[in-house]
Amino acid sequence: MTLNVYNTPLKKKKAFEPLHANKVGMYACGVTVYDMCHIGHARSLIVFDVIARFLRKKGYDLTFVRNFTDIDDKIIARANSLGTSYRDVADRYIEEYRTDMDILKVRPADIEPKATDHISHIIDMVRILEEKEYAYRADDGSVYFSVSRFRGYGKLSGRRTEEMIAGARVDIEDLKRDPLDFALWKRSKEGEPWWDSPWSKGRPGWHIECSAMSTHFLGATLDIHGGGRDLIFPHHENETAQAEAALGAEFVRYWIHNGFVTIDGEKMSKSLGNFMTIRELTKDVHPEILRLLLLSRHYRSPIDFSNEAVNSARQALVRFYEMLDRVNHSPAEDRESRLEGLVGTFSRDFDEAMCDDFNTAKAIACLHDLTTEINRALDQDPKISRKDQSALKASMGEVTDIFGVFGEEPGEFLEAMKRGSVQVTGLSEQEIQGLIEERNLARKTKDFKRADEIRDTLKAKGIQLKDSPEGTAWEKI
RNA sequence: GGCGGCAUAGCCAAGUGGUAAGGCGACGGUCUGCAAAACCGUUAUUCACCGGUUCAAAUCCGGUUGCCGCCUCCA
Repeated sequence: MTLNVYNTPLKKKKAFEPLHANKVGMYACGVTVYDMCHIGHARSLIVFDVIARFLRKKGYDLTFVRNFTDIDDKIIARANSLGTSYRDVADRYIEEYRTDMDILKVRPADIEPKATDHISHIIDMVRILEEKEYAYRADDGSVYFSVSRFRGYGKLSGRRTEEMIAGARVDIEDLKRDPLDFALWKRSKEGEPWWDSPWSKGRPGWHIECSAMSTHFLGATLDIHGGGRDLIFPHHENETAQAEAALGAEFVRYWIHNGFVTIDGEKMSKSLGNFMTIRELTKDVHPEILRLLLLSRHYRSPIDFSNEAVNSARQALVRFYEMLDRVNHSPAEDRESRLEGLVGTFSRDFDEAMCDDFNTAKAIACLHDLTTEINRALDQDPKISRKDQSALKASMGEVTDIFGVFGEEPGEFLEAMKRGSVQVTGLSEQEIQGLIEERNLARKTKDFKRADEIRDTLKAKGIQLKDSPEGTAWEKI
């Protein structure tokens, strides 16, 4: 199955062909480390995590780079308000980020460079831009990129420079020759961190770090560059201008941008203050639920985050795990396979969905189909052949490798879901167990009135009983 | 003001020219002492609205309405 990828500037899907045969260089914009990550970050991180996992699964030799922006105005502001250094702030939030990624089962990128470790590469690139007269030094020792000098400016975001100038919201700074120009190097103010450069004691502009680091690690042309939609303009537009002006090569073959997470239909952002941190959220929401939720819509579409959405993802995940648990507990025998066809169809459909611009939503639908089929087969005959059992496990293992869900032992997962929710019922496990025993005694003596009473009482507290030949189980509704 | 995106059942949501995936919910059934789970069946003649192109349109084109995003830090 060939992979088709949507390319932002073309606005359509195109067969994926890396520059060098099987080798793929992918760069994703990481986070600015001045605060805790929120679920908007989580989406972007998970989307590119899944893309990276899938590319590897397809046999590509991937080098994945995701940066940390560890010097910028917000970090400095944060450091000042805490009375500490920018370094302390950056290091602290890099650690927090790593903790979040562990929680979310997001695999680290191959290379996770920090801007401040690449000041010399940044300076080199700015110097080239200056030599080629794409950049100019302002009176204060800052350096700006001259947008009007670069002919292709606007090709990524589909904007024309004349229109932007006509627009009302371009901010005017005296030091710039043109309002659209942007800083490559900023002279540091008194008390701010600085690095030596040919122009002034200062620090890099925001956009240049990505151009410099991505091309440093991956070469002048990247196969894939991604990030959130909001980075298209100006960040990625500016990155492109700098990199192409400096290196004279096409910067990016495929631009991939993920949609936002919204809350009540509004974009979640720091400035609106309506964000939810990953840490806070994963206190009560299992990380796999969050992953499944974020993968349940196509990566380019917005996702509205709500309790309802979380519950729906939880239900789906539990359904999948219950099926897996059922397969694990089915009596296994040496007998003819009867699920081989199902598993094969599933693998093909899943791959096809993912090859269609990483359509995780469609891939999840395939999982639902498979689950229904397996349950149906086990309803008809609860015995399962060892062959089928291992084929299914292998197939689900592939899904785990790509989606990062179903990574837990099903029985343990279901048990943990139950246990984690006991506290909100106001009952202890012993109390629940006691009531179940009392009810089963009542059932034996055909005192169904008392039995139903107990069941309804537990249900009112959020506990659903499930009778089966093996006994009575319960779960949190 | 400029640029762009989206609009599919009660809800969530796939689907970019070939006759509407999937999930949740609801209803009916099998199972069960009764439930729950699981399974079976029903739940959009129709894809915001109006026109056009085509043998064929949710999909392409033009217009209208509504929502959202970017143009300022943003995943």
